Amino acid sequence: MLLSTKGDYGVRALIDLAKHAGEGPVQRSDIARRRQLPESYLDHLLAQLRRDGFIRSTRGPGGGHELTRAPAEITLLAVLECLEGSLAPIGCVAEANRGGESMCGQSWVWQGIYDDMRKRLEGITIAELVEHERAHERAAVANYSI
Amino acid sequence: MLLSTKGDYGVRALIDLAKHAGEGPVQRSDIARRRQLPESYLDHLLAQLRRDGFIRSTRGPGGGHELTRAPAEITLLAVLECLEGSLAPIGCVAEANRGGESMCGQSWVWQGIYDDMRKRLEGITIAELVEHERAHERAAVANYSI
DNA sequence: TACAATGTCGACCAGATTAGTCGTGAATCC
DNA sequence: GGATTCACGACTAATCTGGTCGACATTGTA
Ligand code: FES
Ligand code: FES
Repeated sequence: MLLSTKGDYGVRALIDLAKHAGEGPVQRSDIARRRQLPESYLDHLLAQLRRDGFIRSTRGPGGGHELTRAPAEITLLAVLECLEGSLAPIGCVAEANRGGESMCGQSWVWQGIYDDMRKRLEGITIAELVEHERAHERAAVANYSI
Repeated sequence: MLLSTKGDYGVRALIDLAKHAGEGPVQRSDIARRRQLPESYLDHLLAQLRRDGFIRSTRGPGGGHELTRAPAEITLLAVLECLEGSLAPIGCVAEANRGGESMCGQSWVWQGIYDDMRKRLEGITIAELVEHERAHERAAVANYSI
């Protein structure tokens, strides 16, 4: 498994923040409830996202979390690398891409797959995921109203 | 990390067997030495490869392991799925592809990446990896002789 | 037939990772 | 001062990884 729940949960959280952008800070408990995440685990993910500058948090009553950038400027690649570390499919590729050297004769295969994946993920933003979700909601409503 | 050492080691072992195909059974100890693998760990991988019909083994003096098919008919995808199980980048995709259903709104991203990767891996055979390795060896020799 | 070579199988193990929980404390607002 | 909310680190149970080891089965050869 390339991704743990961290990446998935973290992206879900950012989508939630993006959907409520401009409405002031969003609370951990609301994100957790709406996105079905364990709240105290989400805490760790938000901490990491904050450290890497994706969100800003405020304490006290009425506090919560907000995006620091426009959703369209947050790529899935950036989020996932923040939460998961390297997305390299195998150890040697991860090391190679930060200066290492030793690989066996198959590593070109994995390097290719890695490059493809990064390119894909770099082309998808949180804004697009929000739009995707909205479209899905509209479709569900339309279906129900018929 | 999508792949553990199992996949990498197993592919290395099959490359070794392919390189010595037609010369009778190849012994575990020889594979381990040539490919720099821990012999007793390699044992497990060979067992799995045997169970899935990639190799046949014979005991006793002069025994060892051999491929059951031509190297050009063994895809990297098949080998890796034998040794690693599903290569799905995230759990929900693995379940979806064997009949499950529940996914969150991002799973289409991972499904796409998964499909790409499988297609790539299906197009690479052990024979090609052997050829790749031979080309590399020739290049090294040429470089040395200059 | 005895023995050596070889594969087969399962038990066992230490360390890392995953997916959390919990408690204490700090900031903020009222 | 008290309520609310985030911040941070300690702790944990379960699982996975990357092995090792020992007992045993099979086969070729002297
Ligand atoms: S060591 Fe990286 S592919 Fe083999
Ligand atoms: S649950 Fe599979 S991508 Fe979110």
